[in-house]
Amino acid sequence: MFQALADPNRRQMVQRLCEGPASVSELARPLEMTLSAVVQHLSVLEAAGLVRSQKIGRVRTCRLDTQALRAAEGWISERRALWERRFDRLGALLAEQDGTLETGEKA
Amino acid sequence: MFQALADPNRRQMVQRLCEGPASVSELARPLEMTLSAVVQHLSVLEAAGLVRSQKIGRVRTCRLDTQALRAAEGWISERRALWERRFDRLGALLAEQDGTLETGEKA
DNA sequence: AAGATACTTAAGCGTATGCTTCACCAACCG
DNA sequence: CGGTTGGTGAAGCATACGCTTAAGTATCTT
Repeated sequence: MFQALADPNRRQMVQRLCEGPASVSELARPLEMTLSAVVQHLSVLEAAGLVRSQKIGRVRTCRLDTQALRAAEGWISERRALWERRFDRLGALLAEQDGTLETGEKA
Repeated sequence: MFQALADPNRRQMVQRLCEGPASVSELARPLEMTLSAVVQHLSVLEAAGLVRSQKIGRVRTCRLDTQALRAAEGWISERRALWERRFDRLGALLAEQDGTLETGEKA
């Protein structure tokens, strides 16, 4: 998942797919690399669940699948929230001690 | 950034750091690898802005920096929103057409 | 049917990544 | 003081990654 988003070219492909479905060669056009390379990137994105695609005739049309994006976003925000809550508690604890100055709480 | 989060060991370190600051060897303990390897991972996380650390005496204490996490989260949610807005518009468009014509559509 | 188009697959290659070992320094501890 | 603890840095190595070329298949187009 994060692995898939780690590559700038792949992120650019995701970016493009945000604006709507695209064929493989459409995805390839702005990227300075072979169609072959693009297909390989695509299969990484697809394996990560970020993209789904179907072939009609000889053209494969790709579209974003936001569920994976949602999962990644969730992972991050969960951790961020965890840390920030901890941070807030610490702040509160310090403020408390600053005022009353008594029993020591253990972490 | 995503590169840094791409490695499972690094994610585990981030996970640990969510629960509070830790020294390098504390971070290393649950991971089955050398201290050396852990330090290398740490420097990746630090270069990505995910972690900050300071050395006191001979122990380096590491803490999470949520700003980078926030940025990653923002990137994802921005793109997801972009796509989902598009998706909704498409749905509206289809619903609109649904009223006006009724020919056999392909599944 | 001939040719172009849109991929697809496999092989190969250079570089980056993740890891280990080894040598080393700087604090703390008795 | 010497020894242990906590971390650092460089070198080396195996594997993974990103890419290319080349050869092939299936689908339009004319």
